[in-house]
Amino acid sequence: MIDFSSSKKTLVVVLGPTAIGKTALAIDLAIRLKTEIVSADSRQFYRKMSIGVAKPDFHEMSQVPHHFIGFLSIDREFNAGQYELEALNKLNQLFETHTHVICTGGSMLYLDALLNGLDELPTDSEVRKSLMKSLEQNGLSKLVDQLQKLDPDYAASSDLNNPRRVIRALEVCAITGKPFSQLRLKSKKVRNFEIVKIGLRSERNWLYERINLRVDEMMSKGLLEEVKSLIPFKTLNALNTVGYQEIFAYLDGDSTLEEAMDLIKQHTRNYAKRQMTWWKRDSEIQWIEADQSENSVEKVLQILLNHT
RNA sequence: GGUGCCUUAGCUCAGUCGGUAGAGCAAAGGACUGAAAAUCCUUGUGUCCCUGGUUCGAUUCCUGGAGGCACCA
Repeated sequence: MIDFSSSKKTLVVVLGPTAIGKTALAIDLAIRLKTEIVSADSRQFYRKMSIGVAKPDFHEMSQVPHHFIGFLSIDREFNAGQYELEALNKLNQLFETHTHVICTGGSMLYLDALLNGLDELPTDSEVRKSLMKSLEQNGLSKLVDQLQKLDPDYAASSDLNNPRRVIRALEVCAITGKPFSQLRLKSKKVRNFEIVKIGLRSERNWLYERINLRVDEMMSKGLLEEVKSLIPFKTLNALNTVGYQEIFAYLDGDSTLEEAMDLIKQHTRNYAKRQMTWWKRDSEIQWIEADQSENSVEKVLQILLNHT
């Protein structure tokens, strides 16, 4: 048994693209380190979404205490800033009794918020709603014009074809009366615990096959029924999610079930690719080949030993 | 068997009044500090089915063939 009792408080982050095996590794690690898991998966937060978001099942949940899984009602608005605060609180609490805590999940922005912190930028859903209304009525170009006046620096350097970016920048400008780019410092916050980032990666075909397989499994576990039960909520943001949108489309008669399944697989692959792109630039991640080793846990423990 | 239409990028198709070709989707690469499983950006050389002919030049016109679809027998 490896003795970690004298080591510093350490957050062990298990990250990587969807379906690569984060959940299983995190649970194995938590068992070995006798600790608990904090999820950073923005879709597993919601209570009634289970099969389609590959939530840990009952057996997995019962092996190790999990946090931030199924804690939100599907109609709750939630964002990365709130997650940063709440997850930090939870971590401080857990570090009172544990030297190590595991964090795992694939939501890139949420992980960034927790590990590096977000700048103190305000949000206001009323302001945002009126901006969205303006987008619908007057088109993006009007919003871009506004942004060029209010924050020419940001307008010059950002993606003006992306309505989300433009609206968020205008939202902050409107609330604060200051240019968004002046407030968005991208400063990195210092945490009162060590962070070790473990990245799972694999050959692309291996991952893509796992994704295809997992979607088939979701189907046999009853994904169709789960989605049907969520029809009343289909316009909520939580359900703007791969696995749900495609089946809603099928239920509306826009495709066959088989086509919907193929689309879920395709969109999941696209998502995995975006995740890999995001983490490629992070040089702090220590990568483990997910397709080669049955011994990932030992490798991580070794990394942790070297770290202390 | 006859007649008509079709055969162009991985898929669905557009097009070239004859000067070797382009969209959508897929795919790949990328961006991304409060909607993030979201949202957005970039990237298109392919025996233009095969064969012979006309032509300076054919994927485009003509002959023959192969495959597909439809209708008629």
